[in-house]
Amino acid sequence: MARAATTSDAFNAIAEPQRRDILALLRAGERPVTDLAQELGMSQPQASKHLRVLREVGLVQVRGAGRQRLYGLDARRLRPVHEWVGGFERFWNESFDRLDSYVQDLKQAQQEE
Amino acid sequence: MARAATTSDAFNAIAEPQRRDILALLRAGERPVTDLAQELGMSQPQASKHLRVLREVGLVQVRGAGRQRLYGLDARRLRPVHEWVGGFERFWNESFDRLDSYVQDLKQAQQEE
DNA sequence: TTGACGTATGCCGATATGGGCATATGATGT
DNA sequence: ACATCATATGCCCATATCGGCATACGTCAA
Repeated sequence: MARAATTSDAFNAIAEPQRRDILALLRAGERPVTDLAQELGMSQPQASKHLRVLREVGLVQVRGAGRQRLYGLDARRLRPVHEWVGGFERFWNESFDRLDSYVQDLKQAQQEE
Repeated sequence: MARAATTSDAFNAIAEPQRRDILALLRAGERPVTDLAQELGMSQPQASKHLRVLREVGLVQVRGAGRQRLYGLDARRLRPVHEWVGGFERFWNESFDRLDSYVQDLKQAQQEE
């Protein structure tokens, strides 16, 4: 069944590096498509496609301005992501000396074989 | 060129819901494959495959324990993810009244046409 | 209207994905 | 050596992905 549609949730949307770049750029403010494409070194169609995904998951809002379409950040859907990942915070802070030393032991054991 | 290999980074690894479930379960401690598979209602091969991905991106560590293989969480690679997403925090807190009201205006404008 | 600009879409190709299934591999106990 | 339990792999399928390219669409100016 292949991967869940990229368009389904924020986790999938930000799995793509170029889309992360777009979002990062948009923190500076709204931008037209061509602008983004150029700045990120991608073709205009590619930019449009990525923006479409971002729009569909609600990470971005569009606004028509003359012949241009200004895309703006809508980060609200990133909050659940942040919270989910944050649920692991204590695991990368606390108690990884244990894991680390365990991994070290493992490596040593392997070398000694 | 299709999507960047799922195996390439944590962002891709956690884009898959089942893998997120696995990681969440592992917060409770190490677990053998079959255990995880059963608890999450997936086949053993599927569990093994997801675990492989997680292992390859370094989100999980394995340890042989008799005939079993105990998988344990290694959340360190989630930290960069958390930080990247955290970079948008002010955008989902501050200044979204603006966006909200803007969106409202938009909808109204469309209805009135 | 016509043309120019900005953007979205459709189609194609190459590749990656996740799931099912059968089976190979590994370790254990007899 | 052998049967058994626990996992990992390989193969196949259906589908989704991203990229390139051509082109349709929408808006504005002359």
